[in-house]
Amino acid sequence: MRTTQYLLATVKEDPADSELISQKLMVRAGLIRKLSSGIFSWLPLGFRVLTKVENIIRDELTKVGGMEIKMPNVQPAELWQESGRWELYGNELLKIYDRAERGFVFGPTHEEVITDIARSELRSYKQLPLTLYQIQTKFRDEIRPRYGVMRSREFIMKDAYSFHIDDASLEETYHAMYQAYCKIFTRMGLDFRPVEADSGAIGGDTSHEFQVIADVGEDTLVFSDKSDYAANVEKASAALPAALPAPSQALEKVATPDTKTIKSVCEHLNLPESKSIKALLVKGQDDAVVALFLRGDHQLNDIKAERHPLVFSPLSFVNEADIKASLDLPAGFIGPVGLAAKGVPVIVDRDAAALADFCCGANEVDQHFVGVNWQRDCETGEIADLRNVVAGDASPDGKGALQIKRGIEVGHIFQLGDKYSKALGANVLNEQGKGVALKMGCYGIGVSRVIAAAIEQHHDDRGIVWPKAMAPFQVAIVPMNYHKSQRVRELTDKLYQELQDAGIEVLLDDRRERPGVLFADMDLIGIPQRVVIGERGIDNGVLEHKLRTEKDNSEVSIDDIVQTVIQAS
RNA sequence: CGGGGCAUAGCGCAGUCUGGUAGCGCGCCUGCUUUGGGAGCAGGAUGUCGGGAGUUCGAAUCUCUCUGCCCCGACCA
Repeated sequence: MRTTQYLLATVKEDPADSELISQKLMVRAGLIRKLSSGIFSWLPLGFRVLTKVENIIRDELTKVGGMEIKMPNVQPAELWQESGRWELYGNELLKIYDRAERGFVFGPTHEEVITDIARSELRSYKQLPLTLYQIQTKFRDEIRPRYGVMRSREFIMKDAYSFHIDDASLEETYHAMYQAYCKIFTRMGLDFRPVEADSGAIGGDTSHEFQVIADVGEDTLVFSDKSDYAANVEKASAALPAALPAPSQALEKVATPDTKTIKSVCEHLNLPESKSIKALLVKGQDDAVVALFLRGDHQLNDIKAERHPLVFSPLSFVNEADIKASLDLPAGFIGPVGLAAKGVPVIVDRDAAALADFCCGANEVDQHFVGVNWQRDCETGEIADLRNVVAGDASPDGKGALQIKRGIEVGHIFQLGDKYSKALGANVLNEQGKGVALKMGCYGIGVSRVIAAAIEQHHDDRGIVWPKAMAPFQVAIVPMNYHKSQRVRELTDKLYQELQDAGIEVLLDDRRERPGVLFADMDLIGIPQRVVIGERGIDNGVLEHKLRTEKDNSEVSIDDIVQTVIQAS
């Protein structure tokens, strides 16, 4: 491709409405343009990258038996009513109506449609297992789209679905898919980690996320420094705390005026926050109020709390006025001593339950207890894991300490079980001739997001530095004085042809611009290799070959250049 | 959805407080010069100042209203 015939839509200045480096670079390099909030066009250069990513995915999924299909974007409301998600999915679901006022959705995901296909096409266990996938535009009406294509409303996703007669088969495919995902992201040249994940709204039991490690990532990841343990912080647990020590102090009530926060209480009492207990009052089942107790220095994990049977989901905190009105408890001074007598269910975090001689609110204004001990001074109630792990916690597998990093979720795989097949009645006959609900797995990759994630990991101050497998072109030819020098022009055209004949994707920058302009643009769009052709080199029988990842170039003889480029591709 | 900000040429911005004939840089077009890291000179084109309503002799500027976009919080590939 010649740049004079290509829409090379590079711009010098950062767009005003962008925040992230990847977002700025995608616009500046001419990969994308924003049409509306969270909605983007892909320009020729960006589309080439998109195609690269899609083809890597196709290749690896085909290897594990996936068959590509294409389901409709627009799906009838009836199907979503049948699964219950017409109501449950919420405002993220874009509902649209046709001329007859019939309801439809613009698909945010395709469990309903795929399950409909399964229930009408799959009859027998002999057809299983089966894996179908598609690469397609989705629409989720995000509350707040941001970060360019990283969190857009319209986005491109690969979604795969597998069908099984039993859990063992599901697990086998799940494992194969896990391996395929590792290969996909490795081929893309990404620094990624699979982590244990919460399965969230999509449902199911076992679930892993594939996270690209990046400081701008929206997810918090937890790793052991000595083992393979890795999990999303939503899911991560620390090792069990040590056994409860015996009490060594007597219970004592102390005045703590104007100390409604843990920080102020501990400063006032000269105690570390890790020796204090804080109370969080949340909505329970049947409008009850539930008290959660955590160590003062720990943070509540909302998802863990929501999962507790006593706690109402979604998690909602009880406000100060309601605490006062319904329970007559002073917010800021709530503690476990005597709370059970008031009929408030109590859930204590495992680490809070392992404290002896701690301090806590006395359920009276401006009063705290010190030297408090469970059992002796108050009931423990239920004990559960309620907190976010913190760096330095012991790994749950007993090997090493946990460390924390940020990640961008580019893939997520789930064992759904029979959630959708039961809801939609997708059954097959087993070997005994009995109808059983299909077991399903589902597997997503954010195709557009993975491109932004790759740029976050691979850029420098001059622009994008594409991993080879994602690059829109493998090599850029940059001739000096192409329009003036006959010798340069002839050699350039010859090399351009030879490289293309060798199957290399070449971008020839034949614009009538000064060299600085050409260099700057080729660096910005991040082509992995650059060949510079100039009079000086020709005199010496050499050309310049430079890798985008390297600072310096090397001289290669004209005869060897095609081979050099092929080897570096 | 709550809180905050912005909207002026293709892009990035000044001008708005204090009303008086629309500006700068980059980009774009023409010509000449230049040609190994975003060139120089000369000439040129491009604006419903986001939309609507109002105040005023006069509105980019003041008032009201609508819309769009961005940022901070709860969701997800």
